[in-house]
Amino acid sequence: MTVRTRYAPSPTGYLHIGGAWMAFFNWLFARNHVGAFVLRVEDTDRTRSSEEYERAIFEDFKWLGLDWDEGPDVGGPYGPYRQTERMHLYRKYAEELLAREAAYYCYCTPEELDAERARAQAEKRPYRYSGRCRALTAQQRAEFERQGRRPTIRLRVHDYGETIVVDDLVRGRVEFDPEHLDDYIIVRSDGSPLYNFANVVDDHTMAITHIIRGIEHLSNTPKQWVMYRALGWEPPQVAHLSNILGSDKKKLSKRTGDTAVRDYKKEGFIPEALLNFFALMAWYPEENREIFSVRELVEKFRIEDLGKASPVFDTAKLTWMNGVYMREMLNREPERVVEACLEPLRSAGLLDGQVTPETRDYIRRVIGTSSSKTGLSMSRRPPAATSAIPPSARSWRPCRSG
RNA sequence: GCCCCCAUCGUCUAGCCCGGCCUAGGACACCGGCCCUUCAAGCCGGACGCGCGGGUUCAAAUCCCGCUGGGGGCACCA
Repeated sequence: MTVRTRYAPSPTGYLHIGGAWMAFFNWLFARNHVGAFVLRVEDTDRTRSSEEYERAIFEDFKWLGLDWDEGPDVGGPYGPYRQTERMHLYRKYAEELLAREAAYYCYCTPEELDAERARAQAEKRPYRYSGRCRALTAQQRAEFERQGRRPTIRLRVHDYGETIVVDDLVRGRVEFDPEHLDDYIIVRSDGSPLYNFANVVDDHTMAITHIIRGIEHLSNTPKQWVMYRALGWEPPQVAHLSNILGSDKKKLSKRTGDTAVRDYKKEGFIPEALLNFFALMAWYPEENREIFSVRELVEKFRIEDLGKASPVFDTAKLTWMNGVYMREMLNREPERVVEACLEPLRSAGLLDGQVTPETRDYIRRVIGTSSSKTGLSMSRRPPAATSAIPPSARSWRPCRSG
């Protein structure tokens, strides 16, 4: 069986560092196994999703150097790759579940459910759906329909008495007592699928074999496992990773650093450095070594080696690593270093107007000069007017190459 | 409230599964020195850690239990 992994972004914003990190490991795993990496767009939240963000996310992936074998833009044998275009599939499997009586219509209104929840809270007992609609007669249903109630569809999980086992590839065996699960809604009253349902249907119909995702999904997993069972499907292998933290040890937020991948591009970071850094936030391919090419990472990747703890995103180390890459790149592909410096120089007010070949050449000479002092660059590089470099250009971090 | 996950230097981590080779290794950051007109870079050196408490054992960072701390989940969000 060929390995197939996926990353499923919601096009509601730019690619987030945390998302890119997760996507990267899925990509690494697929590439390591010579499998397929697919991009699936989860755009069911129509009010917040936009095509513009979808395009932006693809751009961010391309910049990072993470390529995908299947996706909304390139197509593939398991399409379509946007959830909004897969409604017929969700409908089909919802009907199948209904026919098997593994799911049922629930006519409870949101208000009624809120009341149930409030009551549970007042009595200090954990809330679980009462199951009022689990066994409605045809007459009862007809009566609700007459009242104009639009039903949701719930998955019947209460009868599932055995312990649900999730064999997590990085965490090991995790057990869940179904006592804590209840019949959850899989289709809204307007007919649209909910995450846990759409996700299972998509992963299965897209033949996804391995999923590396955030720890927040670990608690969802037993719910999904029940669904796989109800549908008679084999669940994929899963691995849950803790989320990246900011320097304040809280979930990564704008306050402690940039959260969008494109911000790092704007600041002059080299994508290979970012990927190298990403890897080290969960895994050290070899002892006593920090710098790994993407190719090496692909070769050495082992899902079981991923760490379980939440890493703090250390911008200082990333900056150091970026410097290592830039200095190295100066010899091989100086143009790329110049390219990376363009946006930062512009936002620092040191570059305006058109970027001409002369500008690029000048930047290149400046970088080359300061780098020649490091001894890393060739001494045959013609000396340039170092004094002409504005001080701020030399103290500016990510591009500071020497 | 209930359920689940996690825990080694300030930070990323190696070691943990298969206890002794760990007086716990590397890297970033930090401090000091060398180099240098200066600043970086580079080189050399330094300080810094197994959350706590019980076990098990001749021996525990490593195994077991409890605690504490952090994170996540319990939606007609994803």
